Amino acid sequence: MKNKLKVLRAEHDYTQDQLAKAVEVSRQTINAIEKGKFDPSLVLAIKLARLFETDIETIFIYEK
Amino acid sequence: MKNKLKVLRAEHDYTQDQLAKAVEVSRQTINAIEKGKFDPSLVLAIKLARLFETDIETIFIYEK
DNA sequence: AAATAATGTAAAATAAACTTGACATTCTAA
DNA sequence: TTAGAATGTCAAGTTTATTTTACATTATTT
Repeated sequence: MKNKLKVLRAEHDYTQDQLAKAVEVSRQTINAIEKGKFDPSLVLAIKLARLFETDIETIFIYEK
Repeated sequence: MKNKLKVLRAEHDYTQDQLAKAVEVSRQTINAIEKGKFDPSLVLAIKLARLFETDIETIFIYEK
């Protein structure tokens, strides 16, 4: 699964740490997701989508 | 987190087993999600949304 | 150039998602 | 009214998401 987190974070001028706090996870979790080490939970994906005012599938791109 | 899986499944006339196979998880996983025992992974949520031709947050309702 | 901020990464631990197998209950049809 | 189908549930095990701690590297300021 690919994602646009890093870009969205840049657009909104957040550091990984700020974003982590905004969605209540650790900075390492944000980093790992950006780096594609794992996918977020559904709850985290929803929080991120709401924060960036977009929908989940705009941020997280899953193909087949 | 609440969800409308059971209703969507009824509308589309799927058994839990058929739905499980369609999204490639076990029947128990579908049952557990319907019963609110845990939330699906992001990938599973995406598969379900695509199958039912709707978006994730229409199926899975997270508040707060 | 030195200090500080931001990012990358890793190990160990915990929690949550998911599997398989098995059995019990409920619903539906013959 | 019994058989088969669908659903509910449980235990034990595996995998994946996430945490904490800690340190190394890369950017950005001063």
